[in-house]
Amino acid sequence: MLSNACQYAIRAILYLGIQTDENNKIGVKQISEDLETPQPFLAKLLQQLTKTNLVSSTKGPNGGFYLSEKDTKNSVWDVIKTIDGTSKFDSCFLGLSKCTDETPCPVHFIVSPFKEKLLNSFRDKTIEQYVIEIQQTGKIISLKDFDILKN
Amino acid sequence: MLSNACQYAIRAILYLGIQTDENNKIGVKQISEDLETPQPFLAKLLQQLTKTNLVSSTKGPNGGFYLSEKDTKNSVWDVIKTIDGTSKFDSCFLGLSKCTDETPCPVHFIVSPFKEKLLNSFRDKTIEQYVIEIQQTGKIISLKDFDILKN
DNA sequence: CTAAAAAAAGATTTTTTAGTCTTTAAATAA
DNA sequence: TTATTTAAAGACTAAAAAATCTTTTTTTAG
Ligand code: FES
Ligand code: FES
Repeated sequence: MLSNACQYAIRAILYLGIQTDENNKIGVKQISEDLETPQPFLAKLLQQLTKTNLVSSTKGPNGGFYLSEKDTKNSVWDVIKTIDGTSKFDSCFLGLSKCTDETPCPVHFIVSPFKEKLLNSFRDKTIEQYVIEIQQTGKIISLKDFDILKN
Repeated sequence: MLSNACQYAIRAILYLGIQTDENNKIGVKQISEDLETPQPFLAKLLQQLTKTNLVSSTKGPNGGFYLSEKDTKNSVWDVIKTIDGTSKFDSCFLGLSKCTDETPCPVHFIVSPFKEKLLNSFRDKTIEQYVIEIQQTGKIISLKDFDILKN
């Protein structure tokens, strides 16, 4: 459904929400190890997210990536928009040119409510809220049994 | 969500359900024109669907592709399984290795119910049922305003 | 029996997505 | 001030998906 790039990006931003703030930055090397994503590829993605102000970064010793207070107010939807664009959520499941209730394809009324609700969920919930939920319920963000609640 | 290949395949099988039977076969050229899909690519897909017994075909003059009575009893899910495989419906939205209620990623409980219900819809409805619904409600199967209820 | 029509098979090309590598710029600690 | 650390930038390569082209086989109408 989402591209690899977008999946990595979402996991990374949630990771940053959990692990970092202005005084606790983490380098791309560690992030990609913890999340088990290809390092240079993730670096590109983080650069992109930095350029669109979804994550923050500083260079040099003790530098790295982090989420500022403000950054945590963004949504997963913001990440999806930046990396994959909106098309997957507003285009027809069967690839037809228009996806509206007036020009429904044979699966439109099956698929459409899902897309709608999914989009709302991703748009209305902040990274901060996700982070709280992850910390309280111990949800998983990495491929291996990386316990998000360690340290 | 689905690959181009799979979208074309689903549209094609519904088209065949509407337009063809044992005595009314249609060649790939016409099908691809009506559905506005790349011709040789669609040909490949129809071959694949023929090999897995989801559509029928005969060679030679007046030959072409068609759905037999039996073929219409298959489901859209059968097509998806053949062309794209099941992974999109049973793997994690964030690309983690396991997608279960016991090992949920941060979006699992948002996404999972959708996938489940969507899968059921595609699995429990036959091509035949889709065709009836399309004919009754005039749903769209092509990019342009190809009126499925013509002829 | 032959020519034409159509699918089948499979090799090839193009485009997109994924991923890597190398160089440059900034920050900071010593 | 200088060496080191880290992100930024951009060129590059690899793999997968999408699409095309070419040849072969089957069918059947004449
Ligand atoms: S028209 Fe196909 S999903 Fe809406
Ligand atoms: S674990 Fe991620 S969607 Fe189920």
